[in-house]
Amino acid sequence: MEIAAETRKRLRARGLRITPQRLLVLQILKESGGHLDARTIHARGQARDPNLSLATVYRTLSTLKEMGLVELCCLARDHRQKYYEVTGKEEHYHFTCLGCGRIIEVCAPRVEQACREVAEELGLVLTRANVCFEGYCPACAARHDRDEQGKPCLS
Amino acid sequence: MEIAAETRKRLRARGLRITPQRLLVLQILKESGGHLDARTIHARGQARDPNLSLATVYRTLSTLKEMGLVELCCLARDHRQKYYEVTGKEEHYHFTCLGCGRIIEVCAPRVEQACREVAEELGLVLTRANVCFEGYCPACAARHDRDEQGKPCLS
DNA sequence: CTACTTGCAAATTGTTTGCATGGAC
DNA sequence: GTCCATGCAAACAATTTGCAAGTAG
Repeated sequence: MEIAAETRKRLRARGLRITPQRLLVLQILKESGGHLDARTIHARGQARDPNLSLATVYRTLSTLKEMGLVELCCLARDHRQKYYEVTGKEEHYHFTCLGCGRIIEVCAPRVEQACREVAEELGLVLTRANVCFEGYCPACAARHDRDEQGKPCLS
Repeated sequence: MEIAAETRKRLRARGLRITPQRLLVLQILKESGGHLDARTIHARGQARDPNLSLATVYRTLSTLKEMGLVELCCLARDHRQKYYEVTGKEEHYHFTCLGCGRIIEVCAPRVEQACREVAEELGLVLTRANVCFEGYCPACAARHDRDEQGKPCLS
């Protein structure tokens, strides 16, 4: 796969170099569904470049974030580590299933709109509104219901 | 000031003891506007009990959280450390001013409602939706505007 | 060649834990 | 007196940084 010329241009514009490590981190983020933490990126990266160091992953993520190529995403549960995803997707939020841990992306223009309105009414200049949803996905909710009815799964 | 009998009851109900340290941490959280991190609570606590240890603050916060007496609040910027506030306030979110760092509490039933609707449409059982607002408070926005117009403050 | 980058290891920061002593009930 | 709690220090986990060696342009 090819790295967008756009990316190269942006890097060069800041006097930054196009290194294999930077391309690798970016590619991993693009290929994945997103929501990767540094440790995971490092692990996947090492599959292709065994010398890739964790420090470089951190430095690269920081660089890419400053350039606006990747951004932090905030998941409901884990506020201990940072998760990243590439920018450019449609604005969305994240729903974390407390049952299976799955992350579901949620588009909610209505929520977005409500946030903007509320901020404006208060005279606040809104730069960003992040919403973290937490709960149970359809599958886990169904399982939970069965259990509630006194018919626990045999597993 | 008096610690609610309710609190004592809840602690006792779990076989937990009512120690001066626990009461102190809880009182500090109640007196403050909220959004305190462990370090700050520890610092304030030491003013009244110089022997109060940071470890105890952490353990106490964890205990109080399990009991539902305090809860984490998520602020837009700092996902590195945890901030706490007492439970029981009306549901609200937090707006962090990027200019002065001030935290403003925002009640937004409309946002809440929109979150619930979106979740329901997707078949998700919503346990919690946390919204973090980030931007500029009226004062900082005004200052920013002045600067934009080429009239920077002399200060 | 020059200066930005990397890898490695050590340093930081926020939080947790093991253990012996102390204290609530 | 019995256990739960505390204080202290060491342990942890995520992230950052100093520095000498490596490399993109």
